[in-house]
Amino acid sequence: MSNDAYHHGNLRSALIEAALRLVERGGPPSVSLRAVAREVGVSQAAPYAHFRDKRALMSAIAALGFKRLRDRLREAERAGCENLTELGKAYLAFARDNPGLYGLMFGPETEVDPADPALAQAGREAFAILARSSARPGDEGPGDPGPVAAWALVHGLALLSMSGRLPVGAGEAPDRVLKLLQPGIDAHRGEADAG
Amino acid sequence: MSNDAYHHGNLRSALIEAALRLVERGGPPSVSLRAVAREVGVSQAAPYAHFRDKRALMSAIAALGFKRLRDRLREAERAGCENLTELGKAYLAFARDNPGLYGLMFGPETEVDPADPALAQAGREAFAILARSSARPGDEGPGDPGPVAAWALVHGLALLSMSGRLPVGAGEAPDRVLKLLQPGIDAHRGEADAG
DNA sequence: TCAGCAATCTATACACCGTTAAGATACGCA
DNA sequence: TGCGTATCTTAACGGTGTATAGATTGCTGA
Repeated sequence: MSNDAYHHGNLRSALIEAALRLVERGGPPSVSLRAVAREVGVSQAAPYAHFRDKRALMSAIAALGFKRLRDRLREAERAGCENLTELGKAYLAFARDNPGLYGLMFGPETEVDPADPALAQAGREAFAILARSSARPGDEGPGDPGPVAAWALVHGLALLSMSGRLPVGAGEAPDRVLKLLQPGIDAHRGEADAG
Repeated sequence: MSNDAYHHGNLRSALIEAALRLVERGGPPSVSLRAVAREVGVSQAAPYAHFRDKRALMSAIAALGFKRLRDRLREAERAGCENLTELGKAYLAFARDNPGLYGLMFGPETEVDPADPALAQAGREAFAILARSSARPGDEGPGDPGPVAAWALVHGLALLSMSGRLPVGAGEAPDRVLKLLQPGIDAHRGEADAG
């Protein structure tokens, strides 16, 4: 094991960690491939031995973000959170605690490659947990509007509150907002037998 | 009036139009100050006589986008759309028809300055219309969760469907998703007298 | 009418970015 | 031990936002 100039040893994960650190403070626009390389103490072209693109690196840390979100939702589930209102609070807490990372996870295709397998898989897993809280039992199909509504509401709430575009004071009571979707979800689940 | 090299005559609006054209196809990342200047046939530093920043130009076209959204919602309102489900469809239609512009309107602070007066004002006006469809009568305060829920749902739905992160087929029936919020809104409005 | 001022626009330069190509280095396996 | 290959460095290209200095023009007031 040599920590000298050549053969860093674990550059790939070091780059991911550094990129995570940079995106944490300053958000996606503050993370440049050169800055990441500089942070690790390596030349500007070194990352290209481990990532085809800047997008590939960004997709990697976005996938990591989705895994963290999934774990957070799992914890909440294990702690007793079942309905959308409670799980949604956990979701919003994650977005509040990791605004830069969250912004990257749902960033445009120029920053992140939605077709990246690891990223897509991690995203699906996180979505699945949220979906359970609002899906019509027995209907797990993509046509079920419950999970989509839940995710859209929670995602929109996260983005709006993060960008400060919400009326003052509105961000302080997200549960009151989340609860407004609950009756619709409940009625929707009740249709299971009739439909 | 001379259209020769100097004194374009109406550079400011020409720049805005060109930037709008660029953001329309290709989205925010495809609009560079130099490309805009090139499109208008002017030097790369010319825009700085009319906009302090790139952000100032971006904020100007974002404000224009909010005005268009407001007009679209007003039209829908005049055409009889009253409840959230119907107005939400008009909102989603705007996002679908102007994906690049919509992405800029809610872009991060590095692309757009949320404190820009014209932008903030235009945003408020658009929000106000959507809010009417879900506000508790008499309670127009910022603490009313109805309008926030409506906007968040509709905004999240727009972003998720645009980024292709929605389960297949889910984007084809946005009204089914919007309708899930309706019972909560109705119950919420019913509380007006009791609360 | 004309001098001068302010607004507008050009030319140039700087630092940064993503990406590529060519070459140096070191590890792992024959 | 020698060689192939993965890894990393150096250098370069074209692109970006932005600052500065200077050229050009229209407007204003005498």
